[in-house]
Amino acid sequence: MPELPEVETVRRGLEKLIVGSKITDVQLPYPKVITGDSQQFVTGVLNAEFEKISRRGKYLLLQLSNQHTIVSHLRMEGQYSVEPSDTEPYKHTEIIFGLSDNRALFYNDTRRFGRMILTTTGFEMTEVPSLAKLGPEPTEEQLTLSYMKTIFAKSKRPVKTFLLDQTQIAGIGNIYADEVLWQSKIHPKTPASMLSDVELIVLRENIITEIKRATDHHGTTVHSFSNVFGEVGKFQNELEAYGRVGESCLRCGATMIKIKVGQRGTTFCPVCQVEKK
DNA sequence: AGCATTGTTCATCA
DNA sequence: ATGATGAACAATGC
Repeated sequence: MPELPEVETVRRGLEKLIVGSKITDVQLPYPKVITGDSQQFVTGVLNAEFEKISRRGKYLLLQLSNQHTIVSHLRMEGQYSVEPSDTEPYKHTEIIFGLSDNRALFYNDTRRFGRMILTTTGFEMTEVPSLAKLGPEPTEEQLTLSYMKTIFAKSKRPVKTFLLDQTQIAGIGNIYADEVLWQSKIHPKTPASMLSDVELIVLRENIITEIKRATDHHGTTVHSFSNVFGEVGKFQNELEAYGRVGESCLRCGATMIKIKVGQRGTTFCPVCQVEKK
């Protein structure tokens, strides 16, 4: 499940492997992966070079040399791989960019939920509204304590739901939401506005360090995530809450339980993470 | 075979 | 107008 650390891992791989390569051919076995006119997409990227790979939240931005930028969202299981040009597409390969150097960039997606859209460079925000609405990146510099205080004070939604809202903070998904709440000893259903200043300080610190640690470990591989090199992440070995339902809490030994919060599976420790009412 | 899975968007309601 | 909530959606595996 690519959240920020996984998407950043993919970004670094793409940066290393395809910047400077020219797109000489495009195959589209699954045209629905393209939002908008898929024919325009093909003509728009053909003969351009990959110039710069960046990321905002969970979105990848593949900037080309011709004033176009591909905005790519991996959703649940989207994945890129670089292959020799004669490699046969896989069962779930949705787009193949043939490159001038006898390689090909594959986009594979078993769930077929991921999407790509071609935008004009510099107008990505206008053309992809959800990009424009993203909250700050979860970093020391961008996610300030005063911002945290402001947004949390305004919402009565469960803190878990709030953390998943990309318009508040960009990049957190189900795995890291469960992790940082466990680390912060906060019950996932606590209304955002009920968190104390101290809790917000702790939560902020945990968000920032957890995202950084997971990125350093090349992300978490739960079902299928792998980077451009086909390597899985290493952070699944570090998880303290997500997926540990029925196991004992690493802090107090109580049995971890799983509930639904805002329709999302949520694992936490009922002893350490006490509900405030 | 129905349920779980996820992030985003949209409709609805207070 | 605003915020909150729930459902829908994409498709697959178990």
